[in-house]
Amino acid sequence: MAVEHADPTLEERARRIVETSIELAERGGFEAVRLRDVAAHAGVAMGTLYRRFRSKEDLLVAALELETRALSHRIRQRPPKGAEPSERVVSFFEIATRGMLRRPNLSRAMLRATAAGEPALAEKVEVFHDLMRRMVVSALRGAPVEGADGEISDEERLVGDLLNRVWFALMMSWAGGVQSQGAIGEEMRASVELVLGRSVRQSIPQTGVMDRFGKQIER
Amino acid sequence: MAVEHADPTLEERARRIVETSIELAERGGFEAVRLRDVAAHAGVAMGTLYRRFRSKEDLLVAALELETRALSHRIRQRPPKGAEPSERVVSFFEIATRGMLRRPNLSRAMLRATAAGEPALAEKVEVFHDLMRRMVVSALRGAPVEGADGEISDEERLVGDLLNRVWFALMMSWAGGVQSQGAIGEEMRASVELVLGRSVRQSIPQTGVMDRFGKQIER
DNA sequence: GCCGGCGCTGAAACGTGTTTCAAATCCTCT
DNA sequence: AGAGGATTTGAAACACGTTTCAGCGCCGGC
Repeated sequence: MAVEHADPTLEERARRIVETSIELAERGGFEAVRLRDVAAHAGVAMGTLYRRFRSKEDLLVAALELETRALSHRIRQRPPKGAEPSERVVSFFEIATRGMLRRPNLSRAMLRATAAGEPALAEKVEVFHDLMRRMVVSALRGAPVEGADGEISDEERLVGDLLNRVWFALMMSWAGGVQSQGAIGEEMRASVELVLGRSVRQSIPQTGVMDRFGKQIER
Repeated sequence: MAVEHADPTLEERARRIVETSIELAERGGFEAVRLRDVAAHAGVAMGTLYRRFRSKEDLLVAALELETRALSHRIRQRPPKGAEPSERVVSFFEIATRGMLRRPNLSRAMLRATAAGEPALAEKVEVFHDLMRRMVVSALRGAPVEGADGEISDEERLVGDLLNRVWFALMMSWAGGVQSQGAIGEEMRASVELVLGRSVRQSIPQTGVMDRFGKQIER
């Protein structure tokens, strides 16, 4: 193997390929990421590209990981503010959403790649989910998550994963044109308040939501 | 135009096309739905296929709608049992999940099509979400939802959509090999209990989850 | 019975993801 | 400096989604 580069995750060539993909996706979305163009712009041959990445989806999932790490970095430097957990979490998702909507073509492309369902990509997709979980849990705590994931409690994991899933599904709906941009923030806020308690906006006392649904008929 | 068929949603030819797609997808997943094969098996020419469906994804979203209507029908006939809303909702999602996992290739293909993010499919995808919402709300109430969606309260819609999003994201993870089959049921159950109150399995008194996170400073 | 139009057919053509492979190049070790 | 092995290149080939189009057949209206 060649010289070991300093970069632990992505060696130079691969990084250039991913960055090229991001540029093309920003401009024209999923279809605009033509692998011949990617290879040409990155200055490599098709063979090289396919040595590093299994497929077009793999490429875009790598882009998602890169972008998510960047988000994670930004979040660590300017953590979402707020006195209560729910405020901080809502604020975090606002930041994340804004980041996605800033480059809609790229975001749509990355989401689509994530959803392709290629088992070979499972590992990389999981990295994305792990990063998101850490960020949400950080927001919950109001303090960064330090070590490995083992440090996260079951409760935190449950709440974090649940909210991440809601957000992810919302992003998917937005990408598909089902959910309007404006609705995302509202839906997310309502969901967080439902899960974490609603003291932020309304001050209904702490009752389970269940109380508000039909009496159980016992059948 | 030829004779108006009785079918209100899908005329004969289109139905045959969708059914063929389902068969092929069951057998070999997304890639196995080769449009040339679909056309041949359905006994139509490519031109006809493309007159009815904009793309391969369109085809599979139509399949999803068909399958979801079938699920809706089954649910209406044998509604999920359970004394409490959370029991019924968990039960509903178990049924839905089982339905998906019974034909993994087909399910993966349909999910992937849904997530392609084609704006042209937004309307059809929305139909799917509407159907899911009605089913969840029915389970919440323990009684079928009658008229149009207007009948559903804001509270019901919020909870229903939230849980549907969690389920949808779980299905996506399963499809991508991130989430194991066994984990889905557990995750879903935990999520429902978190949102609807946890009296079903554990009997922790009705406290908001928030209490278990950092103290709220009252802002 | 004939006309006009509409949808269908059949097949070819195009673009792009993916694979393949021999030749060229690069790196490391001696 | 040279050998040996690995990697990269460049280009061609293949598969499949999608588009296109000329000709055909069926239908209702005259």
